[in-house]
Amino acid sequence: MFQPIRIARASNGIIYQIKESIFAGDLPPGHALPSEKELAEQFRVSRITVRDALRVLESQGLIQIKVGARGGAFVASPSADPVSESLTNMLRLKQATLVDLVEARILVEPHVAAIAAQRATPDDLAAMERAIAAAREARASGDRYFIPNSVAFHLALAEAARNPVLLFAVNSFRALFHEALSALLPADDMAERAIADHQKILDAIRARDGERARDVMREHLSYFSERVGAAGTPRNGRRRPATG
Amino acid sequence: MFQPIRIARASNGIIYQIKESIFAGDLPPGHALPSEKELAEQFRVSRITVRDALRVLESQGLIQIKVGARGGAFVASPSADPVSESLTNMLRLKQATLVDLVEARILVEPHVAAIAAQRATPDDLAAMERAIAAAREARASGDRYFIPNSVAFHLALAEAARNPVLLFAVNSFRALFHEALSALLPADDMAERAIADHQKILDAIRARDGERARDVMREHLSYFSERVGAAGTPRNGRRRPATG
DNA sequence: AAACGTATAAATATCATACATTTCGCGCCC
DNA sequence: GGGCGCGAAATGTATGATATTTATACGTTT
Repeated sequence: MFQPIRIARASNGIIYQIKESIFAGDLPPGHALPSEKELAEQFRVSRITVRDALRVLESQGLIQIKVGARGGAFVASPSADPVSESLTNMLRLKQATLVDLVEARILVEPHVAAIAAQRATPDDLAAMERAIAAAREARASGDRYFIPNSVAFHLALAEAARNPVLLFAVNSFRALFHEALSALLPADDMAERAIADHQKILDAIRARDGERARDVMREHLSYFSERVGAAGTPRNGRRRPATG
Repeated sequence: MFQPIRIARASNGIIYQIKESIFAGDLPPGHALPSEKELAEQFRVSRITVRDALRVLESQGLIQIKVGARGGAFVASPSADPVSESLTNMLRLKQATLVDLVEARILVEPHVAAIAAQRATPDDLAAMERAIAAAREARASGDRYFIPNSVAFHLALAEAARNPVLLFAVNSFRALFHEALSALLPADDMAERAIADHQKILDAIRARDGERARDVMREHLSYFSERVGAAGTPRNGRRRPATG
């Protein structure tokens, strides 16, 4: 019937106001906020309260705080890192498995590849080409740790879809996925297969063949999820019991 | 070659230790942490430093802080909300458009519906049923603002897919989408159509017909994106120029 | 006996002040 | 002209105090 009277913390109001200024564009990325002392004066609160607010904004990736002279709080550029970290936390708490992650990727990334085939600009194609070339070179010089190269390709591809929402989602998933995988050193044939797959996907995108790009990507992800042992058949009844 | 010596904030160490305790299961959800004073003594730092750490943990959704006697920090139950908020923030920073959001939703949610058809538990079905019933009731009582009811259904459906990663993604997209839409008061026929669509989707899920659920969901989203004017054909060349 | 009010205690929220540390920039000195 | 040191500016941390919130126990009233 009635709504509870919520007496928020003072820092919440500060967080809200700063957020609104950022989202409204009054504070573009890179722009400096006033110093803690000045903020405290403007908001008519103590430095402590201001700092509480800044800490929260920082942990949400909205600002970056630098110490020292000419330091202070600066509006951050959009980055998937804090999101990925929060996501990592949640998934660890929920005991989400690699299977969940792989399932999400198999669901999203093939379609992203298909969209990229329709929209990729010459710059995008060049970026993907560079990623593949770098992977080849690294492999030729004996670097068996090919994951960073693989990441570069997948990111370039997500860029090519020209949709920031999808880019961000793909980014977040990938960061988490590779963190989980960083322990494993891949077999040599996996690197070779990865490079070959990436090349095939790029070829399909160049040919503007969305369906082929999608199918190859799906194959690609399925193969690696099996090799990694996550589960080739993610819908096989290994689910956790419903918790309500 | 060499790694930089990082002199982190003291609060970072506290955050790390508490996180590890939570993830290790030493601190299950609902468990209370020591008071700020006790934590300050244990970590040999001031209360300020402890509070910085607690603020960050709270904003990441790992703990919940209650004031008053018997108050303090309690380990939170896993929730996608804070994570979704982070992603929503980033998308706002990136100035994602409605078109981008609609595209992402049309890409993800139909497949989520298909998965839900395979995995929905009786509880999940009941939750979706409740959401639809609530929407019907609200509409019968003259409440034309049906968006919250629609949200409830879509969330229940995402829950039914039993994949926390997908739940998180759907959650984040929807939050931003509805924020962008909150200005528009929907037409009456839209509410009716939405309820009917939801019912159809639920029927398909009950029948364990994933393909039908997927198709109806896709239709559902397409219809509303057109009505809302976001763009029925998201790939129509209105894209922003490549930024490199 | 149940309901209401009050006192008390425990915890967080906030304030004020001081000191420590980091970092940039200026200027001196060689 | 370049290295060096000093100082200013900003955040990081500490200390102590006060304000506010909230649960609990206890007493009073009806």
